[in-house]
Amino acid sequence: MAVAERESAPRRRAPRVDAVRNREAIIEAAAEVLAEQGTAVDVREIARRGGVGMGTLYRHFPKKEDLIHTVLRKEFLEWAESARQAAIDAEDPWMALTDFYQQALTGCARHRAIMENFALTWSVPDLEGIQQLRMVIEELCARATNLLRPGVTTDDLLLLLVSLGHAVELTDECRPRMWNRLLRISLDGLRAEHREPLPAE
Amino acid sequence: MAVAERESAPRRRAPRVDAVRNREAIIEAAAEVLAEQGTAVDVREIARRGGVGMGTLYRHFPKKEDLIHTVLRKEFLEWAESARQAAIDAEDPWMALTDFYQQALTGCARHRAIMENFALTWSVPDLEGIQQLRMVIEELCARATNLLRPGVTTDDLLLLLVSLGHAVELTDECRPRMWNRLLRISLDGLRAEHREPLPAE
DNA sequence: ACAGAGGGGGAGCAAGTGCTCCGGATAAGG
DNA sequence: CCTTATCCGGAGCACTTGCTCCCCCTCTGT
Repeated sequence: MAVAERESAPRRRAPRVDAVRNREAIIEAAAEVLAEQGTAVDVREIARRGGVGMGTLYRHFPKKEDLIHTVLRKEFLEWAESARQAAIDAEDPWMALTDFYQQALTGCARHRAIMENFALTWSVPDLEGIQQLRMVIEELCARATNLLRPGVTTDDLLLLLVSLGHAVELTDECRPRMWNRLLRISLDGLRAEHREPLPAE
Repeated sequence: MAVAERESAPRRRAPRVDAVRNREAIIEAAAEVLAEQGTAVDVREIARRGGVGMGTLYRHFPKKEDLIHTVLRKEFLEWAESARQAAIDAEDPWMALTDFYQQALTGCARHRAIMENFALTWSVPDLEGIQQLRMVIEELCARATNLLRPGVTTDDLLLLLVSLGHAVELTDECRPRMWNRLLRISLDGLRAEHREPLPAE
């Protein structure tokens, strides 16, 4: 039966090349537009930029949400991975932390929808993307454990990331480097020299 | 001429009591709804809660923006004032800073639209509300000047406030006290013990 | 009590946006 | 080259939402 199912696939025609091409075009256009305008964008705009009609778009992605989810998952993972890479490349554990935030926040500045999505889902731990990010942060915590003030949790670092991400978005247009100051301040507040316990929730 | 103008007012009828009452009802309803849902709310909802019709609402406030602006200016000023009061009541300059943020951020949690408005206008210095807040912060800086790390600006503290305000909004529903930890971290990063200069923009 | 200025109300308009429908075009398989 | 499954495209529908129009009624001033 499993064989029959597997064999049933070749019975169908191969996918048409224009269909594949269009699907890619849609995803690419959507990524572009989402980065610029966030998820509130008009679907027609995506279709237009992708050079396809509405019917084509909705054939591939029956709901706007499907398209957004597909694109954002990809972009989010890439974003998280680039931040992780930045952290790994640093030798010093503290530099790893710094570079991680630096890279992640720079990414925020270039992608409105990622932040939006991140903000909406940061507290939903069962999402693949957030899960991934959590693991990176836990790794960073472990590496820098002696340098970090006692009691700091992964959630603290995650929330800090969302919070600063928002600051990045706000300052991006008028004072694009200002958020670096806030980052520095926050990271210094995370240093082990501060031994006072953080307030319990 | 000034007299004539002043005297010309009584020539017109006194405003009708129902008109005054309705205006108040609209403002009150709008404040309520804006706090709950932010500025994206449907005007009909405001009219319904105020117990008036659309015509009445639009007679008093020709544009949705007018109503929102009127309400938000009032709420924003009250918010800023309550934060200022909290700061003044503290003896210790550092406690003043802490209490200021504490009060301001607690206010954020209860008023979606204030944060929204704040976020959108934080960099527009010629707005009455922001101006007010700026002055409070400058006062705080002056009081705590020896306790603050060198190079910290009013804008840094303002941006920190918006940034944390966003964190407050996000955590309000699932972990309503979590932002206090972030606040503690950030404020500790602002202490004078940290002498490394902040990155220039 | 009466006249009429002015306010009240809500149906309805216009524009924006997610999504569908279907005639026509096109690429895969023979 | 032909057949036909499959896909393309965009006009159009349904719904939301900011805002207007206009008839009717209420409250003010006499």
